[in-house]
Amino acid sequence: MKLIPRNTDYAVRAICYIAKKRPAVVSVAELVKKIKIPRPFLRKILQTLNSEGMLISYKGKGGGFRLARKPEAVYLTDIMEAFQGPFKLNECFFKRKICPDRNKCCLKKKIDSIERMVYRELRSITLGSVLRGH
Amino acid sequence: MKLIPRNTDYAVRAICYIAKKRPAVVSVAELVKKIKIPRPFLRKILQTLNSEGMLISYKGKGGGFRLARKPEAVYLTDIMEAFQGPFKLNECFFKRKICPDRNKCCLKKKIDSIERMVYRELRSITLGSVLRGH
DNA sequence: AAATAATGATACCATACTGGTATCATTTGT
DNA sequence: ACAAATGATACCAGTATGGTATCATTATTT
Ligand code: FES
Ligand code: FES
Repeated sequence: MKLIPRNTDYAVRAICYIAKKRPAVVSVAELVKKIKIPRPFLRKILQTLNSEGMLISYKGKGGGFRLARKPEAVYLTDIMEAFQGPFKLNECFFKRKICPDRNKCCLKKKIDSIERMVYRELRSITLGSVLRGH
Repeated sequence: MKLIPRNTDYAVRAICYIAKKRPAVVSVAELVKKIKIPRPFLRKILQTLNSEGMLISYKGKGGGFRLARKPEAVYLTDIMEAFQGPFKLNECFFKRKICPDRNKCCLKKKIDSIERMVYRELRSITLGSVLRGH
C-alpha cells in the first residue's frame, strides 16, 4: 500500500535541492553532503532523472546536474512514473468469470475513479508548487 | 504502487461468494472449486478473515465459513487492513531537516489529503454495495 | 468408539522486489 | 597528462509476497 518508495522520495529531495540552486550545476558530491543519501544510489537516481529528461547532466570536471525545465513544468507524477512505471493502482478484483460484464462492473468503476482522482491530485503537485510551498 | 495485493483480492472474491450463499455455511472445498484459488493459501486467508471477525467458522464435518455480519457492514477497508495493516499511503518525503515546520509543510498536507480522500472513497465500498452492483 | 471431514495453528519455502554497492568506461577542465 | 566529474552496468543482501506442508483440534456420522 506504499504510494512512494525510497528512490522516488530521494529523487524529489534531490531535484528540489537542485531546483533551488538554479541555474547552477550541482554535483553529486554536493548533494551527498547536503541531503543524506547513499552516494551510489543517488547517482543511479540522478541518471534516471537525466535520462527521463528532468535533469541535464554535464560530464567532466566541474560537471553535475541542473534542472532541464522550469520547476512549474516538473510534475510529481513524472518523477513517480520514472521510478515506478505507469500509474496504475491495481488490476481489477474479479477479472472475467465472476464479473459478467467488465464495462458495467461497479467495483471496477469505483476503483478506476479513485485512481483517476489520485492521479489528478498528484498531477496538481509540481516542483514549482513544492518550492513555493503551496 | 499496488493498492491491492493478491491476498486481499482473493479475500474479496471469497467473501463475496460466501455472502451470496448466505446464510449457508461454505467449505473451502466448495470455494476452491468455484473460484480458482490455491487451496492452502485460501485457507490461510479465510482464517485471517475469521480471526478479524468478518467470517464465522464451523469446525468438523459439514463445517466451513459463513458471513459474520450483514454485507452492508463489511467495508472494503476492513478487508484491506486485515491483510495490509493500517491504511497509510506513505510517510512524508522530507522528514525533518528539509521541511522546517512539519505542520506547515504543503507537500505533506497534500499527500495527507490524498490519503484521506482515497480512504473515504474506499470506505464507501461495502460487501453489500458490491453485491448489489452499485 | 472409530472414521472421516472439516478448520486452527504454525512453520517453512521459492521468487521477486527494494534498496544499495561496486566497477570500469567516458568525458571535460586545468 | 591528470583529476574530477558522470554513464553504463553488473552485482548483492534483506525483505516482502505468494504459496506449501504438517500436525492438532473439533464435530458429524456410522
Ligand atoms: S472487478 Fe474487474 S470487472 Fe469487476
Ligand atoms: S514532506 Fe514531510 S514535513 Fe514536508
